[in-house]
Amino acid sequence: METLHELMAETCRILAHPARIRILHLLASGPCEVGTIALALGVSQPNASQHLAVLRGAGLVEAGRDGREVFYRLSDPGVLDACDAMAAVMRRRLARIADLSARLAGDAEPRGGGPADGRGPGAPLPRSA
Amino acid sequence: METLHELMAETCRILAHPARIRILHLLASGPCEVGTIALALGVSQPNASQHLAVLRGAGLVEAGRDGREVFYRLSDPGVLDACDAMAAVMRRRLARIADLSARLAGDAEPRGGGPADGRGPGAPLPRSA
DNA sequence: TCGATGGATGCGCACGTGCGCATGAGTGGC
DNA sequence: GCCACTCATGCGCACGTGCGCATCCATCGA
Repeated sequence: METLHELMAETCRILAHPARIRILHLLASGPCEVGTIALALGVSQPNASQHLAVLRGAGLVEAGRDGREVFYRLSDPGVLDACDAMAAVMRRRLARIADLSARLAGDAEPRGGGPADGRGPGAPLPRSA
Repeated sequence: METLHELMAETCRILAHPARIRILHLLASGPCEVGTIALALGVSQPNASQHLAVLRGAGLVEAGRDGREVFYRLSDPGVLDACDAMAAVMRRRLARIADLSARLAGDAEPRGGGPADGRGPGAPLPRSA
């Protein structure tokens, strides 16, 4: 963990889990307690606490006490911008897949239904592309 | 892999490796062959090929043949925006750590040298914060 | 047709990560 | 002082991932 790329990869790794993404979006609308977060995510309390610990270790969220409860909040709302950028990449990727799928369905219709998962169209380089 | 958050997390997971980040930045300046990429990254050819396969599976890069060589190129340059957003989050995090470290060094100077790694200052909630 | 080169794939191992579970630590109410 | 509640932590297991290594496939030149 020393180069720029390693730090960027580490930041990505923190976000590489649906539960943590959901936590960030949940905290986007205001601070929240651990129990509420666990309930909203449908996970166990220790599990939510672990994910929160990861996010806190990365400095993406901050914690504070309010009586017996511990509330978490975003320490850098800008992380949502990163999520949006990631979602944009994902949407464009899905759009390309859908487009490719439609194009294939136009040429011939050998497939049952699924719009492939991105691995199909990007096969193993069948011929000089 | 069905909800929006799961797709976003998957996209993040693809970027959660320094080598893949470096590959994307390398391809930002134009298409490149596998051997060149492996050499630039200082990794073995099979290793580079595997990372490229991951990126291709995610639809972030595309491959094509040019004689015996296979060149890869970015299929969506917008992924660099996502990297930038991630880097921005990371920079702000480092800035907060540096600021906190400097603040601690101002109060007292119990530490030898390292500006902590973000886990120190975010200790286990010592008291009502 | 054969050898050489560039790339992809299969295999095995080591490591990290996520989760459930039980338990410990901190706080407020009685 | 004791109990109830909320959250954090330690432990063990299952799984995924990254890597080196050897090997196979595709293409080009002789």
